[in-house]
Amino acid sequence: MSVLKIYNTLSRQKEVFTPIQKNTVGMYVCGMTVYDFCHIGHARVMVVFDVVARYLKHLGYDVKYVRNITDIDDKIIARANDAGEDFNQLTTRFINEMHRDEASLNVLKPDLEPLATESIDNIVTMIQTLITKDNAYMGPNGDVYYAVESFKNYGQLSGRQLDDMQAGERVEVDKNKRNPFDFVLWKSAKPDEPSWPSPWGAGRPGWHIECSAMSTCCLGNHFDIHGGGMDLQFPHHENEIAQSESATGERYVNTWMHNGFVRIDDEKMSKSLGNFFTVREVLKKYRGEEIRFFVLSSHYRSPLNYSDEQLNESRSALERLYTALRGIMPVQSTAKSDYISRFENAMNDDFNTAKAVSVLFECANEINRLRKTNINEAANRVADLLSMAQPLGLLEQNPDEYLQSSLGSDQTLSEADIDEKINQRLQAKADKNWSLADQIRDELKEQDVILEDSGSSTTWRRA
RNA sequence: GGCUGAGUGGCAGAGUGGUUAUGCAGCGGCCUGCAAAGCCGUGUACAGCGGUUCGAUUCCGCUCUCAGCCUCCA
Repeated sequence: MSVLKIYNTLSRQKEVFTPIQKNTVGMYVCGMTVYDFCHIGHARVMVVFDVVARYLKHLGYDVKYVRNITDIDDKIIARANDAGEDFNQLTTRFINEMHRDEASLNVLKPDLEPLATESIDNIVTMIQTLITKDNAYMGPNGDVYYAVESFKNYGQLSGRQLDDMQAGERVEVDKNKRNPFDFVLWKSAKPDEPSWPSPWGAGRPGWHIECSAMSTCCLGNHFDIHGGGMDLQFPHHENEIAQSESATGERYVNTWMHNGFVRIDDEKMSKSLGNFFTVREVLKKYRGEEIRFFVLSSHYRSPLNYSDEQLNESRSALERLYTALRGIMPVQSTAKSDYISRFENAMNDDFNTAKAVSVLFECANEINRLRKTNINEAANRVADLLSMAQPLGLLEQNPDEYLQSSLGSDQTLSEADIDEKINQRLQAKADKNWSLADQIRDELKEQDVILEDSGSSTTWRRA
């Protein structure tokens, strides 16, 4: 039996995972900024870290999973102004929408979901500490900045030196800063902007400080795993390390995990490029489980190319797995099967879900082989398949219901209609009226209902 | 310019110093009234050039190509 290894961005290698406190894991993931619907890139973060949390629990750890919500920032303010509504209304709406998307993707709720706007006290306290320790200063414009040169390890996570970076390449250098890479901790409010009181006047927190404050508040100064998308590596997570370690004087995070991007035509999917699909849009054509399978079909650090073709393949793949489960009740065997071991070996290797999923298919194949010859053993393998699918958050539906479910909107034939057609056809078959039987089958196929004869009975599923 | 990561069979996508990934699609067979599903079988795959090695897709070097980050971003 292998042990869990996780690729740590900080060391750029896989490391044996050892929690700070035996048997418990604290994990923080940077969540959404809630000013719009989630896109498939967000879905990837949600699903990937949901699987990490599920698998850690599967290994027996007591997991505390925290994922924050950024509910105040420039874009939120801009959107709220455009819509002529209070920023709170906007964020509340999109938090609800986000929760709906998560439910569709079978993403379990994190244990804590702190909001930036509810963490202002902690944020202010941390900024005060940073000023006291000379890691932060107030600029001429009244904003409070973190001084990157005050932190000797700045750049350790992203593997870059302050001197090597090209300040001002894309954004004009702010003259209020001592160093171009200094970043804002507290932003003073302009008239009519949402604001909170602070020792530096009314304002709002900068983006990076909220995560430092919320994570240390929820999980302690030093915790096990911190995750997020690749793009957060720099500057967001680099800045979090600087802030947190300066403020607490302790090591901040042991393991940094970053997931790869979703791409479209080999280009990063992002809001700024405008080439994104929302989860909501994709759910009109595909089941949440199909999207989830698609995400898990490649390794979390690899790029993931989005296309209908890919989603169609995920659909076929899930059909195969559910078909294997059909008609056999799981029976847990006493001995741990080889499939489970191989599955865990794959997952222990930095959550290699692509490899892990391949074990599910091999198990499905075994079930199909055994179902005619050894139903008891087949039932054991069904139990294996389900227990492997559990940490992946897959195959939780009833197989028949899954295979007979439609995506709703264009539901033309009811189950009763289908049953009636099947009965007509069974009669035709009994009469050896093959042309009528085939005609009925073809008619149903036109409506995306596929018949499968087995002996004297007929089952059906939707295409 | 600096720093990452990647190039695998028709497609997607794992992995490995010498032996089957897996899924989808294809082809042949079994099953079936015929199908569907399933089962069995089947594919001169590892960007290019050098090097190390008995042997490299797997290690090393170089080249080419692609993607990402360098204060919007999951």
